[in-house]
Amino acid sequence: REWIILWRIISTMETQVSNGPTANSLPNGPVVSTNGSTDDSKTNLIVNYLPQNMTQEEFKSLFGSIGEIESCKLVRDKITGGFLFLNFSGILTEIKWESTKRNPLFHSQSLGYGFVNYVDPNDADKAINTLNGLKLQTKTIKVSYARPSSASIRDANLYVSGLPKTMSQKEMEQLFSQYGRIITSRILVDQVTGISRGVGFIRFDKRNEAEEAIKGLNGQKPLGAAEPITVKFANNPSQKTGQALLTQLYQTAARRYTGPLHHQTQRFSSPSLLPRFSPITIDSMTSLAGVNLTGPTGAGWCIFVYNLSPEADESVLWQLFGPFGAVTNVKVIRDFTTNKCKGFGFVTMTNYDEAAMAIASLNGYRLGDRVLQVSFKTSKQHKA
DNA sequence: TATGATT
Repeated sequence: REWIILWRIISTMETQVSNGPTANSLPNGPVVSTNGSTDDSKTNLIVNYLPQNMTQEEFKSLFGSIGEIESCKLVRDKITGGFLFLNFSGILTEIKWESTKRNPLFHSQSLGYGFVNYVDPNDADKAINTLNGLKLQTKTIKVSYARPSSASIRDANLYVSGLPKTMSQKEMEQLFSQYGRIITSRILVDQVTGISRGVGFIRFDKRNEAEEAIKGLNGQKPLGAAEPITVKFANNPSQKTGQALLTQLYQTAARRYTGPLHHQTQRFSSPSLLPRFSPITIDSMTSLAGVNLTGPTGAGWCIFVYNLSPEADESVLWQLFGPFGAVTNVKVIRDFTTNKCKGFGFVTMTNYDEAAMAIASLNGYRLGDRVLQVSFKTSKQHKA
């Protein structure tokens, strides 16, 4: 057997509902009017840009200060129970998920938004006037009426890449607004320079509007742009894959165990002597219980790895680079349609000397029948 | 197949 099961993960990652009888119903408790129909449109609010660490209790307390709440919920990611897999060398390689239960290993993360349904429409109005724009830590919260829940507004979020770096959010909205009503938009920027990464998101009011925008804009060049843009449906952030969770687990462990890791890690100049070591061992795993998973930190040295096989996955990068020190992120670049590796990937390491050692050791390393080329990532260059 | 990017 190649794999052994290390831990049975038991988890519950349901959306929390603080009160009301509607814990397992729609996002918001229905208000039954005198004629028997439900209409939340004047009482039900959506709150966006909440601080990551805000709890359900704090959320309820803040909005409860305005008036009586019929129900409220902070939306969190849904993680089901599953298994962690280690191979015999002690490397965590896979997480598989199954049905839901309690989870001592992962805390589900707030998705940064929630719903509040007031008893009195006047309180909903007051909450918008009082709390919209409120600054909480680094966030400025947005409070607005929630659109009625329906299938037609689901999956209307688009991921856009290849945007000209000069394009503003407003210009992007102008480009997309011909296809429907835009609910939200965003352009991602480099954390250090503040320059656009050429990647953005557009949420339409309706799914069919988003579909039309894909048909009309995917592969098209915006006016004056040199390159065509890619437009596709965005991933749903609440549906984490096992690989994404594995990545998060490694990142959590790498950050938490940076100290001990340095002592445990041996450095080998010869790739053939690579120890099978990863940040997560049985010992360190036991104290991972209850950690809050957070996203990648961004800082570090980015390494380009070329000549990976089409079957390569993230675990091979963890296994190759983990022995050299703190690895915060790995990424295998895959073809969108085939999901096969396009032959290259990226690894982010925290410390320069460890990254340099990894490059010196792994460049030219024979992996199966391929010889890897490993270097610091450079900006995109065309062949002379 | 030689430098991505998923709030």
